[in-house]
Amino acid sequence: MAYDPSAIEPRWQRYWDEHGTFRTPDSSDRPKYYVLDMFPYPSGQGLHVGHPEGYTATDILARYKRMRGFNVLHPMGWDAFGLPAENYAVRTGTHPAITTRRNIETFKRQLKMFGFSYDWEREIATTHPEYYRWTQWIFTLLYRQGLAYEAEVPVNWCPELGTVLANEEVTDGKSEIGGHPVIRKPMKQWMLRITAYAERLLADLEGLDWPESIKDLQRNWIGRSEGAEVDFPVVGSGRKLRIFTTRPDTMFGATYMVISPEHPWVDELATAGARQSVAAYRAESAAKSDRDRQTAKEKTGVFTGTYCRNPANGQRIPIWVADYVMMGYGTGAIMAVPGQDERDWEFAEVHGLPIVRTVQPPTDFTGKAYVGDGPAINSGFLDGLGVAEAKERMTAWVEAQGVGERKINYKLRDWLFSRQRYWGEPFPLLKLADGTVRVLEPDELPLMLPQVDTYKPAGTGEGPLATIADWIHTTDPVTGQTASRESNTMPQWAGSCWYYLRFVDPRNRQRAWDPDRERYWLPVDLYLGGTEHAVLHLLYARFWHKVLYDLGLVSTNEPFQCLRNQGMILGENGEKMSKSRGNVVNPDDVIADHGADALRMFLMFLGPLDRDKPWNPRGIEGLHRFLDRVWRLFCDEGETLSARVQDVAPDDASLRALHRCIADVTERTEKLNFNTAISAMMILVNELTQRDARPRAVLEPCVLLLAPYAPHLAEELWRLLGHGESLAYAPWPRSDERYLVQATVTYVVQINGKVRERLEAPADAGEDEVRALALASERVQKWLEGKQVRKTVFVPGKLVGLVVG
RNA sequence: GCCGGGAUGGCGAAACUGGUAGACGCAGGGGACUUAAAAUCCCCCGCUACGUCGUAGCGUGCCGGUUCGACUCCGGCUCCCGGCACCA
Repeated sequence: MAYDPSAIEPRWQRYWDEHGTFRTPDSSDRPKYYVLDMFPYPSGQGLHVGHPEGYTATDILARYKRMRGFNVLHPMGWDAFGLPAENYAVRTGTHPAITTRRNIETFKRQLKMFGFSYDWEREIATTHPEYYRWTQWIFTLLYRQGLAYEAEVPVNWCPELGTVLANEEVTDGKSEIGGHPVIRKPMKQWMLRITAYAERLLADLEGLDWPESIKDLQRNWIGRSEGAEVDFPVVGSGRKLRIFTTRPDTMFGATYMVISPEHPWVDELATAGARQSVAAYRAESAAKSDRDRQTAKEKTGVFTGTYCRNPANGQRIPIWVADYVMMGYGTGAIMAVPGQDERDWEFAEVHGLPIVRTVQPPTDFTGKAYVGDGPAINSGFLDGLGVAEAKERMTAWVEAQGVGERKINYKLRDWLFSRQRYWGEPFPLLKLADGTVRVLEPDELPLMLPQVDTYKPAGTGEGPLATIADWIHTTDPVTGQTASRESNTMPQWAGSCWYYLRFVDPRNRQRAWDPDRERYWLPVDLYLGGTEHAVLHLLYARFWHKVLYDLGLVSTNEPFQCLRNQGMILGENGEKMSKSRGNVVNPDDVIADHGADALRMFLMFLGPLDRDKPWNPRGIEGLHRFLDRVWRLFCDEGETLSARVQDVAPDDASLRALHRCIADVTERTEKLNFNTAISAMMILVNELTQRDARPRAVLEPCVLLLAPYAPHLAEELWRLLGHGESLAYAPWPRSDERYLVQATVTYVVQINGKVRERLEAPADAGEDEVRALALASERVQKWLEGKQVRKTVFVPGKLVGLVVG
């Protein structure tokens, strides 16, 4: 009987389903382990081999942890709201719910073919009303906490398409679809006040077991900077222009001011003579996209005709308008210090403004603006102080004078939470006739998505929901007022912000989750996904989680204790897999040819989990061959076990190989070093293949080691060995120290650092003994001829080094 | 420009805290079995030179340093990938 995955695999998949093998109890004496994949968006393309890489990794860990005695929560669901289904609906008129259901079926069928040990009874979809009901509920919590508000903010408006686009849909100022121009247009939008949590989102990264690079991405995104806000009195008016600076120490060098073209005081500050040029400049920069502004070669700007007084030295300095200052950061106004700021220097050069150095550059400094450390100069009471000290002194002075205060700023902006879309969660609120907003009570949820005739945008910048008058306009049953609903829907991020919580209690109809279950399962012990979600998803989910924590609704401060990234599986040509590149590999085909077990193992064998790796069509054959070899260890021609598999005492060499393998596979699986765990198994199988005797005491642990990696084959072999039950909960083999220690070891002899000889020595030999052996070697003596040994280096079990001269 | 990550045979890769570079696999070569092929099993496989086993030299992107000894540590570069980008 030959190894036939196409027969074995569906049989075991059916077995697991029928026996509920992976159904997870919600309480248990066992320690818990929550291992979670970033759930997928079920696209119409189906899976390519890249998707299951991470899922295989988590599945190996889930299966391994079960065998180690953990109660494992390993669920899967669907992040199913989103644009592709909606765009498809616009083209074809098919309701996104239908497309979504169809895509989910395909994804699920494909995932099942891999034999992943998900508890499918916990499957959820963000688009299901019983799910988004609670997404809406969380929004009402945010609203009541004052963390959701409406504001006029610029959005990506595409006149040609008659719609607003998400940032992802805009490249180089053109729409992704059709390449039409996109402009910024202010519209009323719901915002979430994530900035209120900036400090905690930053500080709490410290305690997380995440890749340092991901933490860095989040730190940079949050962009904390310390400095001061200072008021500069406007000459000839009672007003004070407030600026933010991280370099208060350089204030004596502030030779002019700049305000952003969007600054509310632009009109007012422009004198009669300057009014026209200022207005023209403002119109000009409004027409520029963000991108144009950034790529401009030369810094532009115009003088307002008005002056400020520098509080540090009382000097009168001009106020300019320039678009290198952004309204969205700080106060939208700066003090320009060309001596210590490259941008200000550049601007000062172009517009002939004075430059004063207030930090002494080193003597060999040849550049323009000097941003490094050095003693303060031309700075009155700060002269001679280093940058840090001068900052501190100046900030204290500013506060003492009452002209400003210490201030911390963040790059992080509030989260634009509205989408002009159909296929998303409707906002659970009513805008009442009296101008107030009433968020819906839990028993009024879910606010269902209504049926629409067309999925096309309204053309006014509003989403398709705006066109359904009888849904938009309603009467509030509570207050009796006429009311209107929000025509925007929530972004796709919303549903993925809390799905890990719903998995602990996915069928609860009374509440979003049961507190006891949450306390039992949270936090997630291993969260695995791609780096593309390094910032947005992970930051948004952490934000919601902290709000829930503050409300006492979750018991942990952070949702994901341990995070790891999987790399990408690239096409054969080393490029990203995509339909347009024609290098997509379909797992259905690979499984048909080689089986799911071979594919799982190959995906893991390709290289380290977190690296990008190109697909190699020949490589899969190697893993198929390996599993074939495993099979032949157990079975030859017959329908049953080979006669060579016997209850005999194993020989020493087999036991050594086995225990070495147990130790290696265990350690490497724990560390997620799956590629080297697999090579450890290959070494064992190669060793056993060469032997005639197949002692059961060696083969059984061997099957268990393989089980997390190639579960179908392992189950089948386990059955052939006479076991009546699945091995999913069989105890993981333990390695025995006795078989790991060697009687003799190979020593290398280095002479002046170069390997000149290898020799066997007893494992417990001491330095003198090994050195004597080395010196006795003919080859070593040849290298020592006419020289003296000046020093000996001894590394137990490894090497003797002789330094001669 | 700034912040990450990477570079090791023909290819994917391994090497725990400085101590045998290339485990394991792919591709390639040779042999056994076979009428033959496939499959399987065994052996070889970094480069160069002399060459029979072998011996020596070189070799982990580049240049330099520390060390008896460096893929590993330090300084300076090059190229590739990802992220951010006039954030004051």
